[in-house]
Amino acid sequence: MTSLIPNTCKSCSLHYDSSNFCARLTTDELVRLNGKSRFVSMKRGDALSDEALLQWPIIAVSSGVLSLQHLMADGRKSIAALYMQGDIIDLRGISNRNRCNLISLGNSKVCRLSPAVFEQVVSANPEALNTVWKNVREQTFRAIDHSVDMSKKQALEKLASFIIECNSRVINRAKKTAVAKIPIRRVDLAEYIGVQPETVSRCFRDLQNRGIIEFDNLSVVTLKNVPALREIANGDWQGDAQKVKIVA
Amino acid sequence: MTSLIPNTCKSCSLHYDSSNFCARLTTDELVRLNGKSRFVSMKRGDALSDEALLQWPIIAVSSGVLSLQHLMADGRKSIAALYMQGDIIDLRGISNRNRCNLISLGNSKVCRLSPAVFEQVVSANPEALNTVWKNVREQTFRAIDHSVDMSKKQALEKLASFIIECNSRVINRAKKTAVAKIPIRRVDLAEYIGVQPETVSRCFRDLQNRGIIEFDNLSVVTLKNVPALREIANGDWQGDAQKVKIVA
DNA sequence: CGGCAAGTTGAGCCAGGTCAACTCCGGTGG
DNA sequence: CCACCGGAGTTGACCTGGCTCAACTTGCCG
Repeated sequence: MTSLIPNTCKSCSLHYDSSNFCARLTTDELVRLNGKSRFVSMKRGDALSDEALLQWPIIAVSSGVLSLQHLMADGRKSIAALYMQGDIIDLRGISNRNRCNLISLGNSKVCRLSPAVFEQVVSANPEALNTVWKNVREQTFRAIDHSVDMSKKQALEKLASFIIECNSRVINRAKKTAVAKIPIRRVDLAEYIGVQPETVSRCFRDLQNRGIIEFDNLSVVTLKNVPALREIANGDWQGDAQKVKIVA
Repeated sequence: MTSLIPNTCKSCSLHYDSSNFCARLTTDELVRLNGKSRFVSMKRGDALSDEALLQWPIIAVSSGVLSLQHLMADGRKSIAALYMQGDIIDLRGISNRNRCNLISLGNSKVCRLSPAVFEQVVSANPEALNTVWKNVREQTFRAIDHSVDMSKKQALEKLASFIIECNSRVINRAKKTAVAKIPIRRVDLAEYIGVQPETVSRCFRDLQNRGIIEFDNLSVVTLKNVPALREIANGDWQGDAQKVKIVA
C-alpha cells in the first residue's frame, strides 16, 4: 500500500534538498512523476536538442551547470542563461522562438520531467506550484538583471557582477563566505557576460592587482574586499530622491 | 444573485481581449479581484516605487508601455524590460533584489491586483493559471533573448531586433503587416537596447539608406525588406550540424 | 614527461561613446 | 497668425574600451 521513494530520487538533490521542487511532493506524487521522467547524466558539451525539448520541455537540474545557448548566423554563439542545482527549466512554448540549445558546461545531472505529470502535480499541489513559480520568477529576474548588466556595463563591471552572482547563488545557500566558486570555464564565462576570453583574463588581473580578489585556483576566488567589488559591479543607485513622480 | 461585470473591467483590454488574464475569469472571480484591486492611469515618467511594489507586487498592463528601470550608482539608467498590453508583471520576491522602478513611458493604464485574491483565483482556476504562467514564461524568454541581443550584438543588429520585436509584439496580434510601431521615444529606445540616442539615430538612418525601412513618421516605420532586416537582426543559426553531442 | 587544451599577455585598430552644435516640431501667448 | 520656446531628435569630430590576431605560458591527463 505504501509507495516507496524511488532510488533515483533518494540520492537526488532535487528531493533531499528541502528548498527544491521534488521535496515538496508527496511520496505518491514523487513516484508518479519519477515513473514518467528520465534522469540523465551529461558531460561537457552534451546538448538537449530543441527537437527533444519540444517533447520534454521541462527539465530539473540536479547538479552541475547547464547553459541556454543561442547560435547566431555568423557562428558567434552566446550563452543566454545559466541553470544550476534546483532550477526548473520550463521551455514549453519555446517552439515559436529562436532556436536554442540547452548545453551542459561540465558534468551534470538533470531530470527530464514528464510535462503531463508535472502539470497534474502542480495544479494539485499548491506548495509545489509556489516553489516552481518562485523559481521561474527568480529566473526572470536573473535574466532581466543580466540584460541590464549586458546592456550598459563595461567589462570590469560585468565581471564583478558575475563574481557576486557566483558568490550568492550557490555557496551561500549553506554558509555566508567570502569565497566565490566560478563553476564554468573562462571561455564560457566570457560568452555569458558577452566579452572575449582575453578581456575576462585582463579584468580578473585588474581586480587582483587592486587587491579586491585573490585566486585560490582557477575556479575559486576569495573576495578580499566585497564592498569595493560591489561598487564596481555597480549595485543600483541607493541615492536620494529620483526625478520621477511616484504615483503610488 | 447574478454578479455584474464591473464597469472598470468592461472597458479594459485585459478583460475584453480574450487572450488576456481577466478574460479567463468567471464573473464572480472578476468581481472579487476587481473589488480589491486598483485601476490606475499613469503619464510619462510616473513610477510605481519599489515600496509600493512590495505591497502590490502584481500589476496587469491594460494599455500603454511600462518599463522596468535600473538606476546605477553613477546615474546611468537602463531599461531592463518593457511591458505592454496584457502583460502580468509579478514582482513578488523583488525585495531581495536590486532596486528598480516600474516607470511608465507614456500614457498608460494599469491594474494593481490584490496579491491575495490573485493567488486564490490562480490556484482555483487552472485556465487562468495557464494564461498567467504562459505570460510569465514569455517574459522570461523575452528577457533571455534580450540579454543575448545586448551581450554580443552590435548596435545595428540590436536595433533591427528591436524593430522586429515591435512588429511582432503588438501590431500583428490582429493582422500581419509590414509596419512596426515604435511605441517609445528614441531616448528610451536607446536605453532599452543599451546604446546612446545618437547611435540609434545613426543606425535608423543606415537602415533607411539601405532601403530596408522607411519612416512614415517618427514612430511608425514601414518594413520594406523584412528578410534583410531579419538577417541583420541575426536570427539564429539555422545552419547545419552543430558541433555538440545531442544526448536526447 | 610529453602533448594538448585552457588561459594569459601584447600590439594595433575600429565601433560606438562623448560632447557640442544644429534642426525639427508642437504648443503657447501676444 | 506668427514669434518664441523647449524638448526631442540628428549630425559631425574626436577619443577610448574592448575586439582581433598571434605568440606565449600554464595546467591537466595519460
